[in-house]
Amino acid sequence: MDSPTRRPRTRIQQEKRELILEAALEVFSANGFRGATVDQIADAAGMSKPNLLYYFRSKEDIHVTLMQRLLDTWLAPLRELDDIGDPMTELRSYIRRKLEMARDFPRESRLFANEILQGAPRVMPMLEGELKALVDDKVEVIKGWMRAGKIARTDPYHLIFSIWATTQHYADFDVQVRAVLGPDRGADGRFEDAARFLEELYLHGLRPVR
Amino acid sequence: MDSPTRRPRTRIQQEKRELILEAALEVFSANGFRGATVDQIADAAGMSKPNLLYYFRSKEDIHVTLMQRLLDTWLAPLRELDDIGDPMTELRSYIRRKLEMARDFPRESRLFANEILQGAPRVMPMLEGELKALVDDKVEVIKGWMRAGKIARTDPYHLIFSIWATTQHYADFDVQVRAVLGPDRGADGRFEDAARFLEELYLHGLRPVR
DNA sequence: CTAACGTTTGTCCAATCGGTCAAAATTTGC
DNA sequence: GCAAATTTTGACCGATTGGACAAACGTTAG
Repeated sequence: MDSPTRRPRTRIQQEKRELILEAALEVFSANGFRGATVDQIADAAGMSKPNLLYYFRSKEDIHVTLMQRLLDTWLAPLRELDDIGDPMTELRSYIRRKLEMARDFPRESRLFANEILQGAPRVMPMLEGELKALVDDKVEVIKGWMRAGKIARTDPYHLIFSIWATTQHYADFDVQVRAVLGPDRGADGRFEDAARFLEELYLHGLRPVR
Repeated sequence: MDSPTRRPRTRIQQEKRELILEAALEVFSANGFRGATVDQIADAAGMSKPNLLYYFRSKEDIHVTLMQRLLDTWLAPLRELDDIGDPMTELRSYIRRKLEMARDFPRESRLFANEILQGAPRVMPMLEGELKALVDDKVEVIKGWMRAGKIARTDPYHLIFSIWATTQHYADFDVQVRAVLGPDRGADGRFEDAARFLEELYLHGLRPVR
C-alpha cells in the first residue's frame, strides 16, 4: 500500500533516495529546474528513468525534497550567530563560515540562487516563514549590539543581506570571478584573498588606516 | 538575398527586432534560457512564432544579441570610474549608480545572473575579453588611490566583486529580500535603506563610531 | 519450493519543444 | 496602379520531455 515515495522503509530505499538527491543536486545546480531532465538525473544516479520515478513521484518531488534539506544546512551558520561572545568576533566568524560554505558547497548555493532568481516558485512559503523568522530573531541580537555600542548603528537587515551577497557571490558567480582573476591564483588563493578582503571591509571599510 | 537576420534594413525590421528583444528580456530574465520558450517570447512580442523566427534565426540568436547589448550598458558605471576627483567620492557614486541599475533594470541583472549561474556558456569570451580588460584597467586606478593613501590598502579585485555582489543582490534576490523585509516598506524605501547601509559599510565598516 | 513483496526495466504516450516551409497578405518602389 | 519585395501566418515536422504501466527480475520469509 505504502508507496516508496511516502516514507522510506527499507535500507535500499533509503540509500537509493540519497543517491538520487546527490545526483539531482549536481544536475539541478548546473542547469536549473527546467534545464535539468529526469534522464540526466537518472543517468548521474546510475539508474533508469522509470527506476528513479519509483523512488520519487516526479521531477518536482525531487526538487522540493532537495530544497527542504538545503535550507536547513544553509541557515545553520546564521543560527549559530549568538549573543554570547564579542559581537565583532561573532560577525567575523559568521562571514567566514558563510564563505567556507560558498567554497565547500557551491552546488547548494547555485541551486538556491537558481530557485530565487526564478521567483522562488517552490520555496516562497519557506522564505516568508522559517527564513524570515530566523532573520527577524537575529536582527534583534544585532540591534542589541548596536544599542550597547559594540558595533556601528546601521540597518541590521541590510547587513545580513550584504553578508549573504558577498559570500555567495563566490559560488554563484564563480565563472565570472575566475574569468576576471585569470588562472594565476587557484581556488584556495581566491578564497583566502576574499576572506581577507571581507574581514577588512566589515571591520573598517575603505577609509585609509593611518 | 539579405536575410533580415543579417542587418536590419527597413524601418519595420528595426522596430520589430527591438520589440522582440524587449519581450525576450522579460521572458529570459524570468525563466532563464532553457526555461523560456520561443512561443512565450513571440506571445509577449505580440506576434506568431514563425514571424519571430523571421527576424531572428533562432532562440539562441535572440539571446546572444540581448547579452551583447546588455554587457555594454551593464559595464557603463564601471567605465565612468575615473581618476579625476576624490577617490572616496568616486567609489561612493559608483556604488550608487550600480544600486540604481539594480533598481531600474532588474530584468537585465537577472538575465545576466542566469547566464553566469549556468556557467556563462554563451558569454564566456566576453567575460575573459572585454570584462577582464576593463576590470584590470580600473584595478590599476584603485591601486593608485591606495598607493596615494587615499583609501585603505586592500584587494581591488575583491573590492569590485563585493560592490557587484551587494548591489546586484537587490535585483537578483529581490523576492527573498521582499520576503524577509515584509510588505511594510515599499521598493523605494528598500533601496534608500540599502544605499545608506552600503555607504556606511564602505566608509567605515562596522566598527562603532564614537 | 513458493508465495509475497520489493525492485528494475523496455516500451509506450501525450505534450511540448525549436524550427521549417509554402502560401497568403501586406508594403514598397517606380 | 502594379509588380517586386517584404512581412505574416497556418500547418507541419522530428526530437525531446515528464511520466505511466505492465511485465520481468530479485529477494526473503515460511
